Amino acid sequence: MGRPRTPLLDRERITTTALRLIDETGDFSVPQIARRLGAQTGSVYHHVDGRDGIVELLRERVCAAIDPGTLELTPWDTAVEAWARSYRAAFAAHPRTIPLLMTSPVRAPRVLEQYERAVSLLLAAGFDRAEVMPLIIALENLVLGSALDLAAPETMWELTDRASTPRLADALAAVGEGRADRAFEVGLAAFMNHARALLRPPDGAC
Amino acid sequence: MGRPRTPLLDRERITTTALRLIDETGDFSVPQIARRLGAQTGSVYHHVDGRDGIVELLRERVCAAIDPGTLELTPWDTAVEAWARSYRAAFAAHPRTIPLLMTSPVRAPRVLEQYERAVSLLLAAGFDRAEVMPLIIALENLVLGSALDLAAPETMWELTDRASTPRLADALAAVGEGRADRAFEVGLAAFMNHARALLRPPDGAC
DNA sequence: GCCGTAAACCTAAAGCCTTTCGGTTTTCGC
DNA sequence: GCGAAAACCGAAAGGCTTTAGGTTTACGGC
Repeated sequence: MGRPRTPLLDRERITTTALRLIDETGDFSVPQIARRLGAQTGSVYHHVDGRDGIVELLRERVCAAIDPGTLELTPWDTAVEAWARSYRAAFAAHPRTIPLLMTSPVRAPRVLEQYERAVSLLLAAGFDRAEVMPLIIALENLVLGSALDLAAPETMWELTDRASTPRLADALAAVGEGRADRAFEVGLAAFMNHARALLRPPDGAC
Repeated sequence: MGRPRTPLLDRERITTTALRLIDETGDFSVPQIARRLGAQTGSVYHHVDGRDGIVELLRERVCAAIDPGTLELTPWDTAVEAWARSYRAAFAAHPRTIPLLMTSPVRAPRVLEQYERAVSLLLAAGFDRAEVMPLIIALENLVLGSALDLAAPETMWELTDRASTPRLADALAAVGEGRADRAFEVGLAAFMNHARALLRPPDGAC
């Protein structure tokens, strides 16, 4: 006992282990992480600011996969759409993290910076100061909502009694595997069309 | 000890207490419920199927506020829009339940029936079998996503360092109080326009 | 009215979790 | 070389979920 010759724990390994646990079981705990890394529970607290600290590390890890370059594309609607897809793909890679990340506020600077850029982009495109955040929040709802649906693929609607909901069962069967993807595409198309329409109000002429 | 002259617990009171705890603190536990009702922890398990059972009761309680009559309105787009608003209002009344309800599948028959009706409505309106579920799921993402934002009103983005994100801070300030509401309105308008456009494809003529 | 059974509650306990604190050994800077 | 800091261990407090067995009350059949 005492200090080991080669360290067992660091933030990197703790984050990776937590993420693996979530991917496998949908949740994580400090003792589970410690066991997988061959250490005692208490030792983890020397590297990390408690459970919440691990959640924050997870957010940074997952969000690192969002491509910031998408926001440099032109024109603005191409950039926004690409950003939304990249955003969603990052969470789709680890969908079971979403319930954990959704409830706590966004603090990670890396993520806030991207929101900052998105705001700048929309302002440059010509949107009003007051309508920028509603747009971004609506887009975020779309991204996270569809990613959450991805977390529980087959069981979001538990049809114990198909007879009582025949049309729902049929509609679910008709859409097949990628229903979360389709819903995202529908929502994204709706959002982009609406945003474009907002920017260039229909000039009466036909 | 032994059986009390007048019962302390029943499903109704357990659900109400759990909901109050969530409204106040954002979470609940079985011992907390027992304490508030003047009973012991174990006794709760005689009325309820564990913690998950309480969550299911909460879902039914919250969803009971969704007005099923909205789906009877005509035309179809009025019905869908009214349903979405009623759906969101039900969750907005208890926004902190959303993280709990989002992760477990929808089992409550009352809710499934409404989805069944929504499917019928969209089919009757002329939508394809395969495009109905993506639409409904997209709408659900919109409703739950914006309701979730309502759960953490002021702290969804924790701007510890305003200087590094000036435009985001400004945009947040510009939208003010009802930013979750505005985002919902933007998203709903986008969705409805898109759905209407899907149904009546633009017939080239101008 | 009597009695057995079921309902409603209690006590207790196992096993998990989060978090803190003091002790021990190793490493590193000076 | 040595003191301080780093990294881990052991143990403990306090909370949570769930189960199991014990005790008292209410109710229905006779």
